[in-house]
Amino acid sequence: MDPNLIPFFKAAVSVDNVVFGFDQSGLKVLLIYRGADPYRNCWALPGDLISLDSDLSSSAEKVLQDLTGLDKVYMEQIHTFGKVDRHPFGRVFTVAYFALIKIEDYNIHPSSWAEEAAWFPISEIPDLPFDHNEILLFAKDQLKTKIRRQPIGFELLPKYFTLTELQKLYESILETEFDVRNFRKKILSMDFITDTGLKQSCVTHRPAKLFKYNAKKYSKISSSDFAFDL
Amino acid sequence: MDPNLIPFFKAAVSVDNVVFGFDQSGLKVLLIYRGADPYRNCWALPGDLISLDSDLSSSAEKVLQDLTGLDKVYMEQIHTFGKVDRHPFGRVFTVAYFALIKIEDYNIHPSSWAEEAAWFPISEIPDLPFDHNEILLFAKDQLKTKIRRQPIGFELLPKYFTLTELQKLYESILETEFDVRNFRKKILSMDFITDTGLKQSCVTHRPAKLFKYNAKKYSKISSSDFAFDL
DNA sequence: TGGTATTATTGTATATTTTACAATATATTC
DNA sequence: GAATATATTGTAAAATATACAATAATACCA
Repeated sequence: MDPNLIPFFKAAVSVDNVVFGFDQSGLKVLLIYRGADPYRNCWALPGDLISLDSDLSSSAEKVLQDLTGLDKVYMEQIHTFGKVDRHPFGRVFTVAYFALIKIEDYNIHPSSWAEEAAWFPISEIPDLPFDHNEILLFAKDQLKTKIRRQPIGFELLPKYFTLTELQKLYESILETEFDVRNFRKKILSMDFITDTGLKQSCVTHRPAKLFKYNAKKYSKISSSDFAFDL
Repeated sequence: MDPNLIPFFKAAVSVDNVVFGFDQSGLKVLLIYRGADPYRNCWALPGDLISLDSDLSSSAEKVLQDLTGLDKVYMEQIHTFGKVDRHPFGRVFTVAYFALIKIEDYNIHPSSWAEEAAWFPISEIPDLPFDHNEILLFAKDQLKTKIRRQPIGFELLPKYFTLTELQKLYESILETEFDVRNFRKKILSMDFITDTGLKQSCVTHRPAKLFKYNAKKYSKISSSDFAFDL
């Protein structure tokens, strides 16, 4: 393949990941402390330039893999950002992805381009370099839209979870509150979680039942039939 | 701005537009007959390589403007495609957009890269070069999702339209059929079309009332409140 | 062991929305 | 004015969403 067959202007292309996690304190985003110019020593979205021989989606997966050690993570492309001056060093298009990870599985593996990585509550994101704040907005919005239509919330929860945790998750993402009874009726009627028969332990109050996500049941349902309007 | 500040691999970036139109025979897509290699003399999506000084969205708009002469068209980014071998001449990322145009406004302006352009019914799209068939699938899917949540269908209709035309539009895009009475109740209850008091003329049967889209009313409603589930 | 603190769990009545279904109205043409 | 063609409209039943608070299960402590 002769790259010169395309005699036009070329640009660098990068991927940037918005990595969401969730714990009892709410929805969080994983940011890295940049160890390279530009914007060295700033908190930013984890991302990297794409190399010649990587597909787009593989590149996004690799960034996440390098950073978290996690594989087979739920990822989805959000949007591509291509303003002329979005990068101070030249023309760089960036393709943004969001990823949902189980925060308990995450182990810090700062990468070549990251000195450090940390979770930031979604409501306390600092000013980010490039157009990363805009990217984050897109990601939040897309997550909101998506979770109302598809059962992707489980990607953020441990294998076993309580209905209260699930409700808090939906409430954090959708930035609203639900009636406990109505939430449970709705989510149970959708028939993609199963009572494991297990219960919480080591809690100082009535232990909650533990549920698990039932992917098989869902896979029979067309995506347009699922909605979370409460 | 010194392009050499980014010493990494660079690639060409293009935009490809999926241009939708609608008339009484249904939903259509505008394809061009390629006048340049590769795939010269094939029907394909209209697109072009991005130049140094154009923002991403401006590039997509320019492709459409060159091709149709139309300005201020509803466009939305769909997805970016970046498989290593998607272009035979080298690494080319393409950012796909869809556009909704009023087919009656369209005038043929074949471009430097197009010898000819023509509307193809959505059900009769030929084999397309590159990954253009895949792009088209994404576009159809996104249009389907979008029209259920936002009143964008009007972008495909003339200023004045009948409820029957509107119903046919929704049916074409969603690939389903609605009950006449229920469709009308639903769409009228959403309160973004207005009866103009005018009627169809030159028809050989009872003339239908003409409606128009009422953008102002809609603009007060948050996008998540609108849904077209019938 | 019984009381307290804490969170989990559950049901029902009402309002709203969706669905299913067919007769009548208005124009043109002959 | 009869025939043809499409436009327009209502109602009852079913399903879904909403509003709302009392009881249950555990740990802890006195």
